[in-house]
Amino acid sequence: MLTISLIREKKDFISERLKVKNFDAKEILDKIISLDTERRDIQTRADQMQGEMNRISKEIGSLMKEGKKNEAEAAKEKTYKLKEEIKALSDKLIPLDNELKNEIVKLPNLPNESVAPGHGADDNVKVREGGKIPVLPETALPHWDLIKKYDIIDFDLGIKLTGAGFPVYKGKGAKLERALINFFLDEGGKAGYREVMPPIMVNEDSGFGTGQLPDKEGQMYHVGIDNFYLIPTAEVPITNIYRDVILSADELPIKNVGYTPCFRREAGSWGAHVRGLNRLHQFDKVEIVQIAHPDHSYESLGEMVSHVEGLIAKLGLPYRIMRLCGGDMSFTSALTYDFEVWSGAQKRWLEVSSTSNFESFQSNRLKCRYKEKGDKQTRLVHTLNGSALALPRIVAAILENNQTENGIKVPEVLVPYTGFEFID
RNA sequence: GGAGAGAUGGCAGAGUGGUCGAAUGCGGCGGUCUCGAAAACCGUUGUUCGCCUUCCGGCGAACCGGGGGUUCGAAUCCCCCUCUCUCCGCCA
Repeated sequence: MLTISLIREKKDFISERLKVKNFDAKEILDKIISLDTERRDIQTRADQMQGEMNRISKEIGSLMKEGKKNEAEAAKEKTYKLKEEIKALSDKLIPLDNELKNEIVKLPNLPNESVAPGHGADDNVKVREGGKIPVLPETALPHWDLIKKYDIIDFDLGIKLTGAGFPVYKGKGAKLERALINFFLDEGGKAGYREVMPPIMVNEDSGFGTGQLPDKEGQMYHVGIDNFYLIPTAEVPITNIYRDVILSADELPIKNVGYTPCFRREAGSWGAHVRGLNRLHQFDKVEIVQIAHPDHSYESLGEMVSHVEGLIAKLGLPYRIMRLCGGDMSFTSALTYDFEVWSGAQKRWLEVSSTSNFESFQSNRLKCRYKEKGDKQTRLVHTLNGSALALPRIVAAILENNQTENGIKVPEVLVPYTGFEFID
């Protein structure tokens, strides 16, 4: 969420920037300004009266002590009317505050200057590509056939146990999954990230902190009896570690990496293009999260992009990096790079990572701030995260691109983790 | 799941109706001393909102788990909720 001070000071600038995200903010901004003005006016008056009230109360205290009962009673008389007036004002203040907050959370994050305008995936800008697109024989199979052929991932069994979109990984399929997780975590460690293993259910406060709540509750599985949410991404628990925390500037950047299963209801988003591993209700992902100094958060973003790129390159997958246009970017992001790998038999690009700088949009919700050494003032940190990486589509691409007559060739970097070179 | 105890500043821990944003200790920061360090000593030490201020800052309000109530006045009294700990039960 944007800060109220920015809205007050740079209303027109915000309005202009949000056009890049195709968002017309004018009406909301005007409403916010007027609510904020009213709120401040009321608070100023209420504070003054409360101050007067406190002064009189203290006076009564000392009068009582001195035994001047009559004077104390007289002073009490004065408070009755004041008390009523304060109550009237503070009764207005609470709904006003809520209304103000409700309006502010409607505003998306401002896109970074480098974000191009645009409406959808076609307007994204390709910043880099790498690897070689494999030429597969006509007989090449899509991954949903390969997993059956080698009996490594079982969707039907998942349906029996849970439902659609909850696959069972078996034998070398399970080992490949585990190998990828370990590989990604180890690479994260080498890049200076601390490994963490967070809970995969979170409470409401955490859901709000990273922006899943209040709007996207339909996308999360909810455990009603305890009011917990199954995480849609490790971003939620890992970023919320720093909720309500004041850091010192010299601790930044903080880098965490974690593996978790991720759960997404994906309500209403099923169709032909999401066959097999392309979209699941439960999947594995390794996530990198950075808490950065505002002056250096784009250096962090650059570093994260290189890290993710390195992972894909080491796996030998053809990829491209897209800088998302305003219209394709998420509500909360200031700048996002999507990583896509080429899936040889499906003959299409699959998104495997989304790496973003949220600047202070999340930290304002999280109340994650930092202080410069010797400085009294707190400032909001910048938060960033990226998938490094999401597994199912990586698996799909490996299976499809690496299929040979002898089976599926495991990428070399993974062999020490899998213990086998071919899935056959 | 049953019974009991508790939740106070970065941490530990006082405080049971008035001058308490809160003793004291530890930690942190600054200083004295020292070649330097340690020790000792001195000083300082939270957050949020509002108003004023060119900076430094000043003033006011709120915050003692969360919400509500009683009162001129609440960390302190009352109600509700959440969480934690101990014992028992169950259990990887």
